[in-house]
Amino acid sequence: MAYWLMKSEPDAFSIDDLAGSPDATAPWDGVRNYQARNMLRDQMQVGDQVLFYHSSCAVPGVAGLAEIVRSGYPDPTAWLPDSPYYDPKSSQDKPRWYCVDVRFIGRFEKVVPLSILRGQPELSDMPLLRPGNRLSVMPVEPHHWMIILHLAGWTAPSH
DNA sequence: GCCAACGTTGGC
DNA sequence: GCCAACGTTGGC
Repeated sequence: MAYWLMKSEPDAFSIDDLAGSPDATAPWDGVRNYQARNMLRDQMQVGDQVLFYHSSCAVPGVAGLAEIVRSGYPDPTAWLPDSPYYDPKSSQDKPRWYCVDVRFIGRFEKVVPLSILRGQPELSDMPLLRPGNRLSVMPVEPHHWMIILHLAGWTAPSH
């Protein structure tokens, strides 16, 4: 099982939007970056865990957890002429873009802000914190995952 | 294949 | 709204 971080602008799609989706599941579509596309298409597997990151907002940071429930498949929004993600160069035969389905696991009591992440020397080698990194999907090392869940005060929901 | 121009991302 | 960093585009 692998760990990932996925960025979303909460004004467009927040962790609460995911929680409120049917079956708390939604496609992670609209990614239009080749490096991120390759991870969606080739690497992300059902059961992988995801840090849901809020970007371009008042307090950017990790807002909660999700998991992959469907591995990479062609992103249908690329075929919709009315979609902001439409790409005429993506065909049914040769899809250019891919997406996965993610399901809500939990929301952190408080967002773990980017500023706090930057304050942790142990996290300094996270791609997220590297200057100029603009990837919207990136892998997370297990020890980084543990540190962030600890910062969030996260305890798995009991049943 | 180079590289300038342009567009996008995303923190601040 | 600004701007740095980076990716993409397209002329040559």
